[in-house]
Amino acid sequence: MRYGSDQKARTKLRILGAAGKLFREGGFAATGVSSVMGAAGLTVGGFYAHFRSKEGLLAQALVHALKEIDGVWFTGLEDTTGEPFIREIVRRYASRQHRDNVSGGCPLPALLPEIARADPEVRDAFTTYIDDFTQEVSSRSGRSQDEVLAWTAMMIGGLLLSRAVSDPALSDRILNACRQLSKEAKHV
Amino acid sequence: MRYGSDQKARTKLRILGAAGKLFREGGFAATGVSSVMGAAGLTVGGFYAHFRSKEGLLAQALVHALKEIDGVWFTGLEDTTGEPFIREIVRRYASRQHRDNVSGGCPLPALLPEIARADPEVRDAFTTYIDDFTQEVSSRSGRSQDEVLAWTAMMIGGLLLSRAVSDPALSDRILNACRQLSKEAKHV
DNA sequence: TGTACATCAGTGAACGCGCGTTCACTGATGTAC
DNA sequence: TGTACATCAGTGAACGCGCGTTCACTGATGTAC
Repeated sequence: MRYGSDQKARTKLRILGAAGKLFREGGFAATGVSSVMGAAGLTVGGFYAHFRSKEGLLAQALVHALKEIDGVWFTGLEDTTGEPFIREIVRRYASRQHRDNVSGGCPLPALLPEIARADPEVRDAFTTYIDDFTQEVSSRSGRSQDEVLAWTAMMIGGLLLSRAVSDPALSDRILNACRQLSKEAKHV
Repeated sequence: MRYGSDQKARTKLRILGAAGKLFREGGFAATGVSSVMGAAGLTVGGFYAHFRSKEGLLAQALVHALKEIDGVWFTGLEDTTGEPFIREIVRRYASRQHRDNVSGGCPLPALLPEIARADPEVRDAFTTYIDDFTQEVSSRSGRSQDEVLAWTAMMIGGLLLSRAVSDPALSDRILNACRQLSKEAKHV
């Protein structure tokens, strides 16, 4: 089974996609390697031809998912800057659609505690992403990097709270409150 | 081994304390029942005399940890209200000491994604806590419940980010940014 | 063009291990008389 | 006060199971001549 030059790369992307979804849905620790391979249409034995270990998969699946989701946040905003830019990002992030789309949403609300416990490979990848994201949003919105960091924290925390709460009304209310505060406090 | 009336209750508290610490440190899914019992100085077989299941333990350990940590936030602030009150809560929560004290800190940054995936027993307990906390802080600080929810989201998200990031300077910066924003934006 | 060989992505069974849960048992304590 | 009995919190071995990882193998493809 020796493929054309990029067949293996495409298989790996399928594994990364499946892992990203399953890790977000069920958490990293609770998701088995064989579930991931099964979801990618493969058997478990082939896993180690692509990844050093389960934790190595986490690092790469995280990067993959973050790249994918960045597209979602920034799509259609190529020519938008300043206040409207940040307003739209917040509207997309702290939304009911995003809350209800765990497996296709931002991997951070689903995985941050496990990232915090993971080894340097994973944490470094995440740190690089946060750095890049902060710089990008700061320069395009005109807000300071510190402000972007703090609002990002609110978005992630708000999504987490809204997902964990069992009362749908309170869940909506949390998202609204986050959107609202970031609007009202825009001229700090 | 039949004890005085409250010996069993004290043993249970020991299990809850151990579970709270270990779950925060290692996550719920990655922490075994026998580790918890071992940390409480017991053997695994006795577990089911106290809890219906591992998930039942999560519900009770979460409630236990939240009650304990509430004491920390509010201690010494019995006569403080308004802006100084919320300022002090934020100072305590978004602090380096709290960030570095995972096993003794707020269980939410460590466990929220797993709470979100847990069954209703766990999520209901969490929801009740958030309701109570929001009302308490709102009435004592004079800020609206919506504002309290949004700032709470920022605190939790900020602590999570600061723990996950592998660059210590960036980690401190995130905490600073959260404290700063909640200060500057106080009159919304 | 046709054939023999080398490659290697993916298979599937197996490895030791720790998981959550069950259960027959122990032995310290409280109660009855 | 002393003795026989009942209780039940906690023990420790065992249950079936799925985990992460390894490995001998397969068979489709590319290369050499």
